[in-house]
Amino acid sequence: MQTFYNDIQIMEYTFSEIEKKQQQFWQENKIYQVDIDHSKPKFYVLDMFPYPSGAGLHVGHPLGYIASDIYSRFKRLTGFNVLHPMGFDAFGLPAEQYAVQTGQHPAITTDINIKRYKEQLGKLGFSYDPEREIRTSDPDYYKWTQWAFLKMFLHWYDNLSQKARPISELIVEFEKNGNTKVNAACTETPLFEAAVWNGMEDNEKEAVLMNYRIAYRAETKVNWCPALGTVLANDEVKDGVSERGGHPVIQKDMMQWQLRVTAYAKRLLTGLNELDWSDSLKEMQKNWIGHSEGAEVFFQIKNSETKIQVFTTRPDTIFGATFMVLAPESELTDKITEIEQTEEVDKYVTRAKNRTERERIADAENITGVFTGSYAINPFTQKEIPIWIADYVLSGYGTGAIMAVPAHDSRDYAFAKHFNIEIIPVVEGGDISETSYDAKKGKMINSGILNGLDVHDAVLKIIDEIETQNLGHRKVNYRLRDAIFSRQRYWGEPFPVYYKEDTAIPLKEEELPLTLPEINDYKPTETGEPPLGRASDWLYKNQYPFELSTMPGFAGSSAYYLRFMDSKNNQELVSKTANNYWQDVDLYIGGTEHAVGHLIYARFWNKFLYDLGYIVKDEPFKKLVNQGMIQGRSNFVYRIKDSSTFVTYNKRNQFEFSEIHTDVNIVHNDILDIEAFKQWRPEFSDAEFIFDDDGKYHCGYAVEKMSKSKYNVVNPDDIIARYGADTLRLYEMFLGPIEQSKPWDTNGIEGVYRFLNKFWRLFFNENETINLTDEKPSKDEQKIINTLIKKVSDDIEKFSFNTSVAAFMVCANDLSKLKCNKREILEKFLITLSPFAPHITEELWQLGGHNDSIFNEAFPEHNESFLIETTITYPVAFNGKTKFTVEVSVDLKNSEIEKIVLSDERTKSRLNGENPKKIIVVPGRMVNIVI
RNA sequence: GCUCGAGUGGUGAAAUGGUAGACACGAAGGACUUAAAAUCCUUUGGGCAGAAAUGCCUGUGCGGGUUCAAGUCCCGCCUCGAGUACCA
Repeated sequence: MQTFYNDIQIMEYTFSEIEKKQQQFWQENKIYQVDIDHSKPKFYVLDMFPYPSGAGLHVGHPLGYIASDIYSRFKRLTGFNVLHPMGFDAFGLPAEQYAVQTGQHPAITTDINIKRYKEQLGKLGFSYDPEREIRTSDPDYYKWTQWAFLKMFLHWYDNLSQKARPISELIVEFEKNGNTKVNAACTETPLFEAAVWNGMEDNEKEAVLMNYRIAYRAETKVNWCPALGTVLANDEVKDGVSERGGHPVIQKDMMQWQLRVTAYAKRLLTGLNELDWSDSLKEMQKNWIGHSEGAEVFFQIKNSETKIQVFTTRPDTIFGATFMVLAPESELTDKITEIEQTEEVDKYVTRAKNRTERERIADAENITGVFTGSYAINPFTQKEIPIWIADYVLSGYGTGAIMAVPAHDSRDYAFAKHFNIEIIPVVEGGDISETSYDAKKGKMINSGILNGLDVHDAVLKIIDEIETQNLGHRKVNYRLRDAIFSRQRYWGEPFPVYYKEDTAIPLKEEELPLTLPEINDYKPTETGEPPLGRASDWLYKNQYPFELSTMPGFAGSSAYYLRFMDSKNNQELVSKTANNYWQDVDLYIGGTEHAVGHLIYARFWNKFLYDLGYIVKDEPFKKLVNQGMIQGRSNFVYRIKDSSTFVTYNKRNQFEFSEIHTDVNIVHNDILDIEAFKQWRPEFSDAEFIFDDDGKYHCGYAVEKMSKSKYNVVNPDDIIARYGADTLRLYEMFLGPIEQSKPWDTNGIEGVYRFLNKFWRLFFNENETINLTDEKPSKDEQKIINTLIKKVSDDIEKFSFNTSVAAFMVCANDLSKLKCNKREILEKFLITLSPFAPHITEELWQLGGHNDSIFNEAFPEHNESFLIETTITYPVAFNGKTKFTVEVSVDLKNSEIEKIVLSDERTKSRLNGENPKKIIVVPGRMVNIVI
């Protein structure tokens, strides 16, 4: 007996040893290092790089990373030269908030967090090229963020050529023709002749040029977050509070750096057409850009030279315009308010200006407004119509003034009803006694020259009329705003800009990077300046002050995909050679939360660099996949009121109880681990329990956000320690379609773990030694493996990873039933599985006698000849309901199949001697008999 | 309000208009074991009939429609999720 154990060489699936060993093997042999290789087609797979938070990764974070890793490995095995890098979006608010609280330098915390992230990611066995890692907070990296900013500062956008051009060319034009012939994307600038330009002082010229620069500085209404002490971009504000931290945000006028993203609105919109992105994502971008076509029309004010310019998408309804509304912030307010109305108007305007965005939203149902006492002349009806001020008109959109057509706009309708203003219908088809008729359908009435026309034709005709009468012009408006680019913070890229008097002077390219100075406290200064105000030496040549704000979070993430192509280059952002080879991102994976922020800015940034000829692609991300969110699955225990007794889920209603979150890591299949629970928290150490009839304590559950406070966070490290990374990778994919959000439930993981163990055993015999034979595989074995290869290749291309995992399981089950140990079959299986489970497959590949990595092999191609069937099983349905099946030879004609089915006893008993009305035979599919 | 998704067993889910529930989890029963773990086998949408083999009915959020045939296509609703919100 004593020799029993010694004789057997136990070859268990020891995942932790295997994974450690193979990760080391890959690292030592630089398996994932990639370089330009013109003999192979390129493929660029990118994940949205993470912000390394202090909490580390939870099990939801790697979902997208696993998918992209599988795809990368698959592409590599099918002959592509795959670029698959990873880096860190390392500037950001949380590290700075922490610094404010603790005095710890954000660089230190960021370093610690990155280290932890790398450790966690490393355990998952991703195929990132370690040489290409970047961090946005590294001066060697942010040098190029500053460089791009300088380029934007030194360019303007020419609407005629739809392209960014150097400011120097604009100056030449100004010297020749003033700005009269320039059609630029710019801040509103009065027209001037060349002589005026040439007569200007330098600082006056600078002020004019600022209106044209793509990166420019201007006074603007900003979202100011007092709690964070900084401004935020529109997409960083949700429901009037900051997206990070949930602090209130107010509107405030401030001098800010901005990026003229709106110049690119049209191209950002049309560019979407060529992208392989989900419809919903494109829709979000379209809505955010907000293209609307219409006309700008001037309305003359009665007894005045002043005109009001409005933007409307419904110029066809102009005959129904019975009043006008200005935004409270409008500059015309003072000009047109009649004396007797001044007091009331002032009161209203002051109140509106003092209200926060949030109050305005909350108060949306309350209709408010004030009459100015003035009247405008409707240019088509010649009627006098009152001019009102109301906060339902926004100063930031269109011209900040509207012509109100109450019959055909619901907001105008509500306003007119409330203030008793005339409502004239001009489109037939709706009942306007209760609500307005907003639809763009029907015939025009009460509309002079438009009467009888269809809405669509009326729009075209009236715009022509407006233009010939010189009342206005056709116009396309966008909702998109320029991006505010300053943050009153320390932990971001410094602006490569200093000030002489009030004029901003850019650094020279050779002077980059401008690195962050050290400061001793990260709070704003006593005088309310940003933290950089504390740096005493923050002066250019010890003389001119540098900019005190830094760049926002999206700066560093706007061109990182380009940097990965050539991350070590200290001469250029990316070399021509590298960019020509890698071109663009073929597959980009990340969450929808970046749909309108990062993905708009990155596309803008890319288009700008494209205009300047630094890169070859107009769009950065060819295909984009949004992975779903992994939600938490919380567990509850039920404590009986005023006691330390906990009652099981089913019996809780017999008592008065309170529901308490319990740690999901001490619950298995909703059954509480009593001992672990007692130890979990001291106050539960003497807990007592009322069990269910099976003697167990059953917990309740709910799907919620994964968060610490709900005790439903699952750490990938724990899962890897227990089951291994390959199991985790497979399980995350097995959970369901990649785009779908789903709750994390560790319970199902046993299934894939069992599969990997079964897979492992396929390679060993009863004596636990590796056992592969070179015998010729049987037809059945060939069929099994070729079915798998076909299915998995198709599924990976469709991003249907969950069904691939199911196919692997079916294959392993089938092959173990046949006790297959043919090398030819099992090695194909290994390669097919390797993108999903890289460690176990690499290990078995080596145990099978190979020295080179499995990832230098080729993905097997399926052989159709093994999949051809000789018989087909036809379901036979009666009136569409399947009743039984018949197996027939594959080469039978329809009429022969029909004959076989009709002569079947089971058919006869159903027909009762009557003739069927119709028989449908779908070749290869099914038979349907209509009776 | 508008826009876009999604509703299928106890659970995660699968299904080019052609046998609904593949593959798993869980559960129940069994084999192996002194026992356990591991492994293997059987059953598992619901209902009805039968000793059983089996048979029948019903079933993909609800109501209609198209079709020989609908989870899948069309129309109308309901519910949930995401985005957006005085955008003229």
